[in-house]
Amino acid sequence: MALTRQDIARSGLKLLNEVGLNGLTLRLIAADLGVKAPALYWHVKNKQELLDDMATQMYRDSVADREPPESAGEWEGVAYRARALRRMMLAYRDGGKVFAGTYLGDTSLVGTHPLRRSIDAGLDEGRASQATFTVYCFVVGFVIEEQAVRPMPGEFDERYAGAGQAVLGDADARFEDGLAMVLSGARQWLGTA
Amino acid sequence: MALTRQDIARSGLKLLNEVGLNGLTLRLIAADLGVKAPALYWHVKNKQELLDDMATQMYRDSVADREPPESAGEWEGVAYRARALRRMMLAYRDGGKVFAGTYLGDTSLVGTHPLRRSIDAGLDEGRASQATFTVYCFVVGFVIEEQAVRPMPGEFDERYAGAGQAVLGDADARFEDGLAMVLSGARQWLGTA
DNA sequence: CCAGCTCCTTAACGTTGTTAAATTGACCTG
DNA sequence: CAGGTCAATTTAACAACGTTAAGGAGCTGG
Repeated sequence: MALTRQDIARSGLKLLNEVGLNGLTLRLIAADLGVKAPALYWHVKNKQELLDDMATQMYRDSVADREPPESAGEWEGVAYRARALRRMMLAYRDGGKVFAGTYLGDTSLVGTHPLRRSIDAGLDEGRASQATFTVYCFVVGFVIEEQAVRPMPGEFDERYAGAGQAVLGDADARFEDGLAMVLSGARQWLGTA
Repeated sequence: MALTRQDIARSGLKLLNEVGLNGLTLRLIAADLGVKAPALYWHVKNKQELLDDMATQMYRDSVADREPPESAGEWEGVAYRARALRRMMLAYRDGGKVFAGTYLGDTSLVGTHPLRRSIDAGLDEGRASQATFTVYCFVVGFVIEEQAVRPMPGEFDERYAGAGQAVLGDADARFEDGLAMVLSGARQWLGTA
């Protein structure tokens, strides 16, 4: 059976955890798929496009995990999605760097706006988007920094040994605190139009 | 006169603007310094260390620009530094990606805590650091996303042509709004210990 | 049976990060 | 002033990388 772009992206994501972003080569992915490297160029324009596909795939795979429970309020939903976004990136070595700033191919994946109900009730959509985008920026920045210190759960970049508690302390707790700050700030900002 | 690590880092930063992170090679930097590529290995362990040096140098060069005016209050100072951090990264193509998550060699560059006065007056230092770290994460995440869309002032990645206003609108204004949210959230979080 | 298309291989190219070994030049010592 | 030491660089080379060109296998439809 012929290869698909999704096969390639998934193989790339699998290998990412084994060899890291620097060690990820087209030859390695091809070998994993039982194929020679130039075969990939039939499906993909170049390596950058493959990395974009990986980011898209990573996002697609986490779509179920990202959906907040029906019962949750809108802002609980935003927090829920932020945590899911972090989990998604943490699931892969260098996941933050791969996902951050790469173009998301399938825009239909974005789904409905987390603050849809409020928007329908009169909240300015542009402002609502700015608020959620701010949350998104925090999550991305946090995870990139998190993975610089701990590339994978259990590993540790020794150069950060002398760093402060604000970078070495329990990451989950620190994320929750930061998220709480950003959410309350965003909420307040949307209130004071 | 013999080369120094700073010479190499500065040359790397200069060339970064001309060729971008992907085009930045050791041979190019060496040529710019009037030297052959292996000479760099006398001063630097490998390319990653060079990139870390570049991030450190970038930070060092912006230290003057980062200092808030005497008259500013503490939180104005935090905002001031956040803007300076963004300017610093925007000054270089791919500046966000270079700076984010690279190890800062010279830790003496960090300077005194922006909330020093409040800490001396009784504010918990750990919490204060968490608050400023959250601001830092937002800035890094924002700039990475910003540079993905606009690699350099005036340029534009056409793939984002269909994106919403929350990613295409005036970046300075959007940054100010996001920063306002994060700052007010952080401030409030520090209040409600 | 052949034409055409899809998907992959073989072969090769220039470039990259990196290493080993030889070479230069400056400075100190006897 | 000869000789040695050490820092800084060169020359030469390597394996590996992303990428391209050309060709071949295996379907499919006429």
